[in-house]
Amino acid sequence: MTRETPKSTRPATLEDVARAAGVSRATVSRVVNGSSSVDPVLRHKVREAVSATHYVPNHAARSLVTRRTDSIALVVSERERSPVVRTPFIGRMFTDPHFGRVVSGLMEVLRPARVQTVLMLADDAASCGQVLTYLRQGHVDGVVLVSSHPDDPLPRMLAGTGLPAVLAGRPGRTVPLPYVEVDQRTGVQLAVDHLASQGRRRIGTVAGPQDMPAAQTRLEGFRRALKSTGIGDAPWAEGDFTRAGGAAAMRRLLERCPDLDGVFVASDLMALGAVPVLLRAGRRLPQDVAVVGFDDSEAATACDPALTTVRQPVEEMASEMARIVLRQIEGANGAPSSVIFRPDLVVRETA
Amino acid sequence: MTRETPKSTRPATLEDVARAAGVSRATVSRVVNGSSSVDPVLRHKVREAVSATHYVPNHAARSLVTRRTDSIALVVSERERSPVVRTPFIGRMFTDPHFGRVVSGLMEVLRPARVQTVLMLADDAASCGQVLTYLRQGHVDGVVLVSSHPDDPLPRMLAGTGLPAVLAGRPGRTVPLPYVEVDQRTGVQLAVDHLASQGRRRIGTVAGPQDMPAAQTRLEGFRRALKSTGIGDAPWAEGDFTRAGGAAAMRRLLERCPDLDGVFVASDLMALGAVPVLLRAGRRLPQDVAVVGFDDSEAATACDPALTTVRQPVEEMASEMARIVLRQIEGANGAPSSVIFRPDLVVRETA
DNA sequence: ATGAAAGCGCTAACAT
DNA sequence: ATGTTAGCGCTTTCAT
Repeated sequence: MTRETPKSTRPATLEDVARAAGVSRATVSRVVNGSSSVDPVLRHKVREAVSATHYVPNHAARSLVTRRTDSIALVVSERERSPVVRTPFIGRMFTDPHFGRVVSGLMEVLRPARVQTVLMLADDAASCGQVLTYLRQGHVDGVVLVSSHPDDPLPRMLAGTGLPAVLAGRPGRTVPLPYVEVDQRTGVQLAVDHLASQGRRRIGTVAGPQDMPAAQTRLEGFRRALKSTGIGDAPWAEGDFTRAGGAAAMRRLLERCPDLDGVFVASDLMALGAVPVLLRAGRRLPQDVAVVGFDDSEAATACDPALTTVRQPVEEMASEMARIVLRQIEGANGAPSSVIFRPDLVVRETA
Repeated sequence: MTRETPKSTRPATLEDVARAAGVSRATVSRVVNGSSSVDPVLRHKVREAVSATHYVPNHAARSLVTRRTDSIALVVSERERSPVVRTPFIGRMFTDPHFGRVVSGLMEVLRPARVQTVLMLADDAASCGQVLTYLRQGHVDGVVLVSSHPDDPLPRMLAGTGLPAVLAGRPGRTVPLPYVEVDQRTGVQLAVDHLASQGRRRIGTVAGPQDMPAAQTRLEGFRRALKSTGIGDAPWAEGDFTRAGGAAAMRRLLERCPDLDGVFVASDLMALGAVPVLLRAGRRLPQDVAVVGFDDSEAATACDPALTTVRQPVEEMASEMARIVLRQIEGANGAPSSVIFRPDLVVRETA
């Protein structure tokens, strides 16, 4: 029986392989790292020694000298939770399907590049500091930051580390970091144009929380689009990007403008709350009131009737973020530039 | 102006701090790592030198000698995607809110322990190998494996690495690894008892895909529970744990048993598809047909009427998984044991 | 093409 | 209590 019992408790090192192959550590290293200049015969010997010893390169040792970790951090930054009403569990972002789409798009690019993803959460000053320390310790080669609040200090601090980085969405304050975003204004225009082209004249909007840049831009874009269509009045109510918030805002808006015949809801999730409010108020969709959402998330198809909405290519955007950091890590020349994606209108049943 | 310009391009090392503080590297190391035996005066000096030099310990160097990385891997293992119909983007698991809840529960425990999470996906033989290599390279101290298919080779291979690890759910085949799960049988019993206590006698089930352990156990538990209630016939239809699949299965079940007065749907998401089918078939809920789901996910409250369901404490279970790996990493004695959680019945409107 | 040797930055014996 | 020193496992000049 030629069973090679690799019972050595200690994992094999380069040294072990070198001894087994009768060569120097340097040669083994060259073979392992695919360096060109190695005699085919030796290369073969080394390969055999590697599998015989079950050699696996030690990450820490390699990283110590190469100064590369082959991993990036995905930092999720949320507004500090209320110190009094500490809800157990982190919820929000992670359970948001949108987040899953971001992860998905990121991985799509990162995986082929053999770059791993470290998931980090910053939701208060303490964890913010922890994250920064972690990043500075050289755990990762780059950072993708998803920040959901506009007054977040993290983007700026991140820029301070000098690490390759990219932001999801335009930051609240100007920061010397590239970002990836959808063209909000055009998206809203698409929605309003569609509504107007159907002859809708009393168009309102359920806006997002006005302390978030994206929500601000969408409301502003809505007003501008209405004006360009020759409609002056732009009634609106503010929601909080949740379903319940969308329902509440819709109720207020409807009360204020019972003659509404079109609504732009700034997120599909809010639309999911808004639509039943309209139905219960006796409005037929889309005959009496037409509704257009934003995102083209799962909520859009979950909605009944199915939601007409502005599509945001979330996965593609995330993939682009990955490419941007990767490029910086590879040492691209010049300041990395932001990328703006073009939205589409997806027509379903509500408009 | 006393602006200390830390323009040094090279990050400070222990050596630098030692020199600045006029002590040895060892002393600095002791202070940084909170070792007790350091003179308060020196400690203070060192602290000052640390902040003056902006010193941050290098992770790779530390990890190389301590053999600890202070991070664990969260490995998500999905069934191989069809090689012909390669859908772009990873979808499934990451966009499943359930996954978010797992991450949330994990982080809740990991974060205070200052342990980071590396997110990895294994969805084919190649990525499976990549993941294993990564783990063996010593990138992480432990592993949490979420595997969604029963014939997954990963659990066993993972056990082979000797790394501290824990599984989400009982594995398809026996594996020497601890796992965390909800008591499926009791959960189903809860559901059936509730249905029976309302006088329902024609009870069917929309089961999950029968190649998944959890789905099998639920169907088996359903049959057993019915029998113990004195009901012999247990009509069922198989869904695939998706909404559409739940709807389709419900249609088939209803066709087969038009006199159904109670349904146990093996997941809330499937129930979300099943409920409209019943409503459209003219059944009033819960008067004509009572429905009980499983999970207590968001889908349960999104459902209209709100879904009565069996609660699975996903976050708590994930937290427990984190504790199990952490304990193993700390070098707990004896084989780590699995933990079974007790489910609850959450009564809402459908039953 | 190959090997020898010098570190990468840190911790942990060991010595004082 | 503090310093000295020997590695941890790897890559990478620099000779040969």
